Amino acid sequence: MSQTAFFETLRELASCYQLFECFASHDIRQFELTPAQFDIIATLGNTKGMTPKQLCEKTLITKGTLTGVVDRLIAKSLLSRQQSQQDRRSFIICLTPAGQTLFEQIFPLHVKTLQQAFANFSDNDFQTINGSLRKLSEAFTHPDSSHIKR
Amino acid sequence: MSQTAFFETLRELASCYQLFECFASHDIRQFELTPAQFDIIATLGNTKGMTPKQLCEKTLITKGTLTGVVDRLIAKSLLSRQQSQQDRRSFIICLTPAGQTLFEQIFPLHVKTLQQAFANFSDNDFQTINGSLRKLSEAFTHPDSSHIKR
DNA sequence: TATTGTTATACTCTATAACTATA
DNA sequence: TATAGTTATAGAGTATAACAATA
Repeated sequence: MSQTAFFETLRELASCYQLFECFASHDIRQFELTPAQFDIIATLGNTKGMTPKQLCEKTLITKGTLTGVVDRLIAKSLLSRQQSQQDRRSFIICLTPAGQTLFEQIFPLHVKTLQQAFANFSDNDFQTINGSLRKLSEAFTHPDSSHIKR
Repeated sequence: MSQTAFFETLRELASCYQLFECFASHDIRQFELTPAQFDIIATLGNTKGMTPKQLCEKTLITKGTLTGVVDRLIAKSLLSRQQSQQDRRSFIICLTPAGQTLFEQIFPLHVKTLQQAFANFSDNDFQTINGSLRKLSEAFTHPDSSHIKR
């Protein structure tokens, strides 16, 4: 391959992701949530709650940061924090009824926006794109780079 | 198409980008730069300097924020800020010799890391992936969504 | 009047480490 | 000893608006 063909690809990836963020943030901002906060709400939607540890793993927010993000959502009465019965060191974070209501408002809106955006994509398109993204992801998780910490 | 095929694609995109960020941040951190700071250094590399306005456009950092990021890089003696001759409201931000040296150190390292990651990609792979990313980017810049501000 | 860039403010996220309580 | 989570701290990015200087 040409030695630096990946530059173009990386530019496309960064650009694509930034476009997506801009696109998605429109819905999120309407509900006065930051991206990190939306991430938590969306992750907790349709679940019975999770521990902070599980939330950290799903969202890639580090544990020290998570406490603050969750605190702000609790202050908005969107989440609750209950002590776990199984492990008394731990907690279960879950959506309050208000949080559930918000999730149910924001999520279908988000889906609708996305459905419009992808209206003329075929199943085949999605398959090709998913294949590309997985191939690209592999490059960043190649054994040679496994020493890199997250 | 199935109504929510895009979920999988969006998950892949987000995951791919996060993997890339983790992967790339390893090089960046070694030089005590934040992602935003690296973005500025890399953008200014191989140029004769830019105005803050141009930097904002290239990096998607908003103007109020840019001043702070540039200030911190000037404090590290990596950038300089000179008044523009053409437009006396404006400035030219460019790499200092130290900034240039850093760019020349960090950039080839970064390239080398990436070359290893993409070692077994063919030109054909890149073409397919670029096509996928462009197609995906289109969805986020579709006329229907052009009201969305950046 | 519009544009360029800075300044000011308040908030949020990030990284890191120390700490408490429990396992 | 190890793990789960919080707390503390310092730094950095974000959004927004007001502002001065220049076009």
